[in-house]
Amino acid sequence: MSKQSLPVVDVTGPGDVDADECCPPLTSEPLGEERAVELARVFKAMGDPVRLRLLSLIASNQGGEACVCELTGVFDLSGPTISHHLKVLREAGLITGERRGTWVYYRVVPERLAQVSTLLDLAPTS
Amino acid sequence: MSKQSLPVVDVTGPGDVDADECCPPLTSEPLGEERAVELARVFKAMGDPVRLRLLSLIASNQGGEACVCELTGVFDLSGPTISHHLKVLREAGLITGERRGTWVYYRVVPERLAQVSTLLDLAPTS
DNA sequence: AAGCTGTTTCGATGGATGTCGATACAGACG
DNA sequence: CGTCTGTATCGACATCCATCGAAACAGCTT
Repeated sequence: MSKQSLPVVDVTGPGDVDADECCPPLTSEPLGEERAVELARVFKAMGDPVRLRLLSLIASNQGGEACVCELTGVFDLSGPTISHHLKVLREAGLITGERRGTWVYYRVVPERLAQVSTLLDLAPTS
Repeated sequence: MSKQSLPVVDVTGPGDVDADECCPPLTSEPLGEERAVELARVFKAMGDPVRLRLLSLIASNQGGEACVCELTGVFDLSGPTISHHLKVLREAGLITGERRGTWVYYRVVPERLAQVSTLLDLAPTS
């Protein structure tokens, strides 16, 4: 622990899913097949208790980011399993990770969360 | 097609998941294990392209409801498969179905959608 | 360089899931 | 009552997925 500014390397893959796409609410019009496939990947990523908790741990943590080392201890799961879940969240575009020195930090992608939230918005006063 | 008012029978099961539960945003505090399991079931239900499209077809349809007979034709899938997907959505508390005479109509549960949307809300100005 | 810690990748495996055809159930209509 | 249509359940099967241990990779420290 002597260095002050550590090299920052983006460890995030290409991010299989784009985060900035138009996303009208479900109530406005039927979802096209292609978009349904993309969105389903995001929901599927959130469709696991461990991943949901990981997401909330990262989102609610101080500074909006969390080190992997802070996450592994919370669960009764092996390191590789946690890493796998983080990868799924990453590939869904829900989080990004960067390595700072020894540790890897993850943070949520607000645009992605907002996109999904918008999708679920209901008609003004149904 | 001679009857005017048909008997209305709720065909919806117990609805394994309650819809009216407190649901602070992911960013506010870490999700407990139990609640994560419940919420994961909802996201998992939405984590399939066919189910997402079914949800949007129902939500965006005239009157906020759709007959199963209107849904089966949209997909290149067998009747039992569509029925299965509707059951998953139902058990996740996302839709309810009722039989009116010969046909079964499904409609979305707005509270459930709102609950999930709230969960994804971000801090005021992160 | 050698060793140590944190993180990811790789293969394997048991269990969950999407799909189907066959069958059963519900209501309408002769 | 029998039959027809719409919908749900059942059983089977192929595929996907969560999990693990082992091994590889990254970077620090001596």
